[in-house]
Amino acid sequence: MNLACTLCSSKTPSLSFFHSLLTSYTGSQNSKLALDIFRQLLETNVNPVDLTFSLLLKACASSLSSYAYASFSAGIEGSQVHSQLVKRGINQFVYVNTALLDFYMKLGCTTDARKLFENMPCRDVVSWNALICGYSQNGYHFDALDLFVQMLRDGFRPNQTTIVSLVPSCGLRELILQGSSIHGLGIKAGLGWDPQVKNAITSMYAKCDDLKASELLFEEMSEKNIVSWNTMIGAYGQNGFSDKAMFFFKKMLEESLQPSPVTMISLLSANAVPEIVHCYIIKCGFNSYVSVITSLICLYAKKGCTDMAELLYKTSPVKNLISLTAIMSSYSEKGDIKLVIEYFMQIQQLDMKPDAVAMISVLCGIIDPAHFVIGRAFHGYGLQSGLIVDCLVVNGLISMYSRFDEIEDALSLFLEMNEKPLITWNSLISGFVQAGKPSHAMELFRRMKMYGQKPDGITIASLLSGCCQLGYLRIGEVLHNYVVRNNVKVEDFTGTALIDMYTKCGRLEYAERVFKSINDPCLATWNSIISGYSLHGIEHQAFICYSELLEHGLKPDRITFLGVLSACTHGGLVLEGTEHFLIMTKEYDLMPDLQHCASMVGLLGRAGLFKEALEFINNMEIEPDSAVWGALLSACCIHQQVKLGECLAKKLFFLNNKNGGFYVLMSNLYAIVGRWDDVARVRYMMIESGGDGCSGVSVIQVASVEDINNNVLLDE
DNA sequence: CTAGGGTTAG
Repeated sequence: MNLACTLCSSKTPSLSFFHSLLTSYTGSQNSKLALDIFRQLLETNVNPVDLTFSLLLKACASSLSSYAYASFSAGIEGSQVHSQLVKRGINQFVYVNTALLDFYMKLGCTTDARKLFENMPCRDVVSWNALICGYSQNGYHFDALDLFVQMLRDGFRPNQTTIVSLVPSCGLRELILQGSSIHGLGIKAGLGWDPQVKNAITSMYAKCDDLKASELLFEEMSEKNIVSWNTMIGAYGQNGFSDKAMFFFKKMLEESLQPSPVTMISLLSANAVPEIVHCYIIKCGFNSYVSVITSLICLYAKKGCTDMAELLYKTSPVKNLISLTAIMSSYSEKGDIKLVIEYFMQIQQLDMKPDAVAMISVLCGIIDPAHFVIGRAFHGYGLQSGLIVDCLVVNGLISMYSRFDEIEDALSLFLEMNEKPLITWNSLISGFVQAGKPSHAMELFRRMKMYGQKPDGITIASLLSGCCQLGYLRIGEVLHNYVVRNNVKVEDFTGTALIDMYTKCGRLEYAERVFKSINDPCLATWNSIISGYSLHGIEHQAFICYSELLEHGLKPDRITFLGVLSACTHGGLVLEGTEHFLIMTKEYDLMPDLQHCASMVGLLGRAGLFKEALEFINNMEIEPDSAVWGALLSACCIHQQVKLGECLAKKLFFLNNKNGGFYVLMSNLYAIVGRWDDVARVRYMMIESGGDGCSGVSVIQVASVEDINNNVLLDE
């Protein structure tokens, strides 16, 4: 700019002078600079020609490294140049129009770009490419594909740029059929050898979960460049094979290829060991790359090494929203809301505008009911900042409200939404289930289908867990049918939920069948079958599954031990139970929670080891709750321990628990020893307290689908 | 051509 000014003042510069100036701004950071030059040109009464506009637009477009820069003023810049073009009659040049189209697209103004395209007097492959690429880059993947078909119909032959711009859209939307068709078309057009085309297609297959195809393409590449390797490392990472990603990285080093910053980012996103990648980053000298350090911070944060993430953030000059969000969500996961808020304030202090993702990171950290007020405050922040228009934020709020059983608020947020994406339906359905209102969830499911929204595995898993609560075996079976008919992925969540539903509704054999149909069960699936066997009193099967799980190299968690311990309790296996409790705490370093303790107390009590049971309770690190005391009371019934029983019942009475189960236990205890007066007294007390004493009724299969569809409405 | 933050679930 300054240079231009100095030169301008000395003598009238020529057009070619401006041209070379504009060329020098190609790749600069600021599109304003090129536009300023252009304004000066107009002021000096030099007449711009087609080449001038082409150079200007190229400089402007190249300064916008990423798409959808869209701000208010951005569109104006585009249309100002546009009007100059029309005024000077330069708008009949295809290449100038294409440059303008590209600029519009990079500004995120797809509508303007489309209008320009429709009005262009003639078009060529390059203008079609710019249009398709623009739609694809701005996230309009289906439109990009539609345009591609239109381009072919109009008789244009795609070139390598066409393929390379279009194929990522197929990958991002997992359109493998369209992707492979384009692959075929590319080969037919003689573009199959092109390394860029090949890399793009390799990545597309990986995103569509077809790793075999990616590997095939990669192997047949005669010349593998750094991008090819990065693509493969990313491909393994995206599909959960972090070991293979690391292996390919090492193989790449062996072939003495220099890694690039993207290699590091791909490795990091492959969930590699952060420390190892960190070493490579330093070794390769990438520690000044913003995106590399940001990814590293994210990985440390994701792995729970929040201290390291923080340290890196504090010592690096990079202060960006992504790093801060990663650290925030790490604290959210730990439930440390104080630090979450601290970082949120830091975002504002740094004059950065928190976005939807930052907002969600805060919301999912609000777990403690004591922090619910903060949650409501953030709802207010969402309204005030305008972030509430983002359905991600609404969704985060819906799950937060359902977490605290504030279903009314969740529902009203839901009803206000114009477009309801699948995830929001899922959030509310699971909200209803968690709030103990599974019939509402079922009703919502019905409405969802009426709305034309297709459920996925998560929807089904949530509904199935609702079936467990009500013993709705029939509905569970209907859902299972749905899963089979619609090819819902049975692995992981849905399979686990099915097993859980069947075992809890008394159909162990179906649960076993589902379990056997799962190829590579995950830990949760193993847990559900173990708990199922325990629930049905088949301890030896539970133990077999437990050892098989270990053989598969899986690490048992708290839920696993809940199942194993309850198997021991049911089988009266005191020695095994005590041993597993020790393994859990010592070998796997898992803190026993109230449920584990209740199970242990039950185990000792049922075996008549009351002294040991009491000793266990006294040694507990957490305050025993009604479940723990109740387990002991139940043992008293078996061993006719009236005195201890009475003590425990008093304790339970003062714990003021809503569960009146202890009245029933106490009444049974008196009945066993023949104290019928006391039985009557306890029964009377129970009725007084509001209990109806009708526990012990089987609820399984009481409802039919018709019942659900006809009788249960959302507004009760 | 390749890449980075978040939500729903057993």
